[in-house]
Amino acid sequence: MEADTLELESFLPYRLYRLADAVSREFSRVYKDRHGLTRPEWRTLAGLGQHGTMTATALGEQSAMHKTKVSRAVSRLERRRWLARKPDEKDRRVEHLTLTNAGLAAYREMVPLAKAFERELLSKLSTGERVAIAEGLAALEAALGR
Amino acid sequence: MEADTLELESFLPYRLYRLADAVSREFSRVYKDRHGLTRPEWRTLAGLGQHGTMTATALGEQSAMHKTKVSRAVSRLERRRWLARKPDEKDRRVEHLTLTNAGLAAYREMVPLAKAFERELLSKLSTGERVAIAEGLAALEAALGR
DNA sequence: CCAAATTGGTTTCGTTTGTAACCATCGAAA
DNA sequence: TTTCGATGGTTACAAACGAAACCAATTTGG
Repeated sequence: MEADTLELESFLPYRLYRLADAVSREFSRVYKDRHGLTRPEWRTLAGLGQHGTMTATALGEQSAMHKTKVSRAVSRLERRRWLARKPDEKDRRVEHLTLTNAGLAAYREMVPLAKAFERELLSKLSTGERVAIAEGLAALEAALGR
Repeated sequence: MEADTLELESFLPYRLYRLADAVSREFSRVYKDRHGLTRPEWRTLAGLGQHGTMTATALGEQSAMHKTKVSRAVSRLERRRWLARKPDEKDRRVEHLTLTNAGLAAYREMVPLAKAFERELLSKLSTGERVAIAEGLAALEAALGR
């Protein structure tokens, strides 16, 4: 533990990123291998599946995506006919996005897989460890939200 | 908490990624704003600063980077004269990488900033929360390592 | 020994990304 | 009203990325 050296393996930003990358990569099989979706597309699908109808801006806020990511994900899902846009009546800049039946079907198919993935990952932890990760993540999230 | 819906905000892969992204983005100021480094370049610097001399393969393993990322990061740091390559005597495929004085100077300048960043982030947590995140991350890392 | 498989590292190619500029629309203020 | 700043969303461009092909050197196994 020398003072002028940084131990990368225990450096929090690195550990977080590495972990997120590994988990995310593993989970991407669910949407990438099966349907050829990108992560932004999956998140868009997940946001709309969860909330029904959203604007692009709301999607970006909910799922922490840059507006260009949202824009591209939306147009690709639209081209695939998994979502449809409806112009807002009062404000013609805004579009309301909704999943089509096909999109909803895909979402419904993936939700159990996502839950199973999470469950299996957590099943490798003890109860105490599960509590720890939940508390730790929540604390970090709260710390960053300021 | 409906059965056929996934709550993205509490979905572990999403939370991890979002957190890692936010933290990493914030930390990138240290190497990006100051020196125009990319993350792979920073990690390469950090690996060599920590271990002295490494091969590209070892770098990739230590810092969880794809070999093409390592290759590109190394050549950019070399062009900047922050690191030098030395061919291996016995195996001519292998190159041993070391920081030059300039590279080492940059590393030494950034280490305290990195540590300060981490310290400040963790200072927003209670002692219990710090323990929790440490234990939780370690548990997840262990779970993935199998 | 020699062919085949493996390994260290680079390059090529198509895709994804972020930044910034952009277009259209809206709201507020003069 | 007209103007000006803010907002919703798209596009253009350059940089970064991953997969796969690649090259050269080395090891393995027959």
